[in-house]
Amino acid sequence: MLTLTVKKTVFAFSGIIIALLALFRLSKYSYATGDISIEIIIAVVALVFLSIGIYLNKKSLHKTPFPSTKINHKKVEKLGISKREYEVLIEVSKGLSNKEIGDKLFVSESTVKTHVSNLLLKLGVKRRIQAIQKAKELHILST
Amino acid sequence: MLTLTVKKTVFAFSGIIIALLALFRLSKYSYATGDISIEIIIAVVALVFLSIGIYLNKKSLHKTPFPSTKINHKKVEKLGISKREYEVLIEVSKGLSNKEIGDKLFVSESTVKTHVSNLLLKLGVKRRIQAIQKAKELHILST
DNA sequence: AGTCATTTAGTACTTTAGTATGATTACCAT
DNA sequence: ATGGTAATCATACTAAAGTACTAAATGACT
Repeated sequence: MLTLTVKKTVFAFSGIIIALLALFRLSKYSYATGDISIEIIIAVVALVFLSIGIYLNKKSLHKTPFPSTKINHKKVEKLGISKREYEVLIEVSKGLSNKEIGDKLFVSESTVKTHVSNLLLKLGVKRRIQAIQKAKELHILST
Repeated sequence: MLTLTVKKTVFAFSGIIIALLALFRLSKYSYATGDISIEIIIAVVALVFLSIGIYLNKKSLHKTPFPSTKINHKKVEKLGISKREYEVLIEVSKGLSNKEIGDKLFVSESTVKTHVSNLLLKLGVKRRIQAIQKAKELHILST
């Protein structure tokens, strides 16, 4: 995956170098014959490489879908969600059962239930699935 | 929001024009004095505008997070998920209870349970939250 | 020292989810 | 017409999930 990206980058840069050389040739010829002014040549170069830049970036961003939304920790506080409750919320969002979360966080299932129940209350929802959705809407969980 | 984007675009283009003019001046002066060759000037222009292109595109893509993923209906068939089961899956992903889904689709809760149970089997998961996650991974549900 | 929030955990209970199985209807395809 | 699949629903059960308390230990803050 990473090697593929490297290969594509190499390929893209090769293309850039070739385009650059072609423009050199064109500019030399045009300037010698006096057909095209130097300003126009530079403008063309500028536009072409502007396009190449946009194209390259679009490709790279499509390959690596960047982190959609940043987690808003302030909103967590504002909702009165404690540190431990937030940890539980993250495990809930992974699809784990209360028992599994308890094992993972080294507490009893009973404790997890308490945390989840508090979370549902603070997020104003009835079920854990809705809690996940609400948390994502509020940007306190990554989508 | 949209007006802000327009303003930024206008601002960016103004910057481009100014940069272009500056490079014109530089090129004329340098060429006249014979300090810098025409190839280097063009190379600098190319690099600068390549950077501008990448920068501009990064900004614009951050503003408009593109359509995530298209739904793969073929994969639904391949998993043996029926039309009705798929409808139920969609409602499950909205965070509805079996009872609520039943009311929405005009069937009994019992029927919904049957569908959900079959879905869990076909998706190879144990809980409905995991079914949602799996379905999103398989691109049979929009993220 | 006393107050407050957090974390932990329990009991007891209700609700929702999920499994297993069987049965009916309907449609469609050979 | 008979076989296959999809959709419907029911019963009966087990397993999670969620609620409503109570309560104890901890640490921070004043």
